Amino acid sequence: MNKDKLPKSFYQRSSLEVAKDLIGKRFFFNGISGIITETECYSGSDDPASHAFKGRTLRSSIMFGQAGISYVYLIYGMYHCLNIVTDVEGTPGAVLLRGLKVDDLHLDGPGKLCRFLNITKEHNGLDLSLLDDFYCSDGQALEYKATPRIGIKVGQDKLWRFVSAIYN
DNA sequence: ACCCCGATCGTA
DNA sequence: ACGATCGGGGTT
Repeated sequence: MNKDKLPKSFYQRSSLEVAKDLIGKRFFFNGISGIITETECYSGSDDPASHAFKGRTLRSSIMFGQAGISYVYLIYGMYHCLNIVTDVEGTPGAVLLRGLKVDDLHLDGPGKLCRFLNITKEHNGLDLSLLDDFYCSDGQALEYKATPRIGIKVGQDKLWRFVSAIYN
């Protein structure tokens, strides 16, 4: 049990704030941990790149739900992406974990991150504010820069990708 | 029942 | 810069 585990209230804010604040935090999964070095935020009807842009669908409804819940989906038929749901219930939002520094290894990319940690769709819908082997904890405040998000064709005007300065 | 394409990655 | 890859979300 870790007393530094980030509480539900941490995630219960706008995805923009949470995405920035997660840089430098420590992420734990299945006995492995690392420093979060890169995130992206996704919101709702104001964000055409978001899965929640068109409203609730079977897949996106999780983004409208409780903060602190994992949202894992498959992309390009072969890679998984891990997000953490943000904002209050009814307001869609999520933060994509794109980079993690595990010891000397830098996992740069959401697919690589999930592949290394063996995170799959089985880990969708889990509560990071409750579990003891799937959560974030306090870390160090890190400098970061904001850039457009990667791999999207819309919403490129928004600088919603956050990359730590020293690890990238 | 099926079509289409993607919040990627690795190699060139 | 670009092609491989294919599961499954969204719609019929």
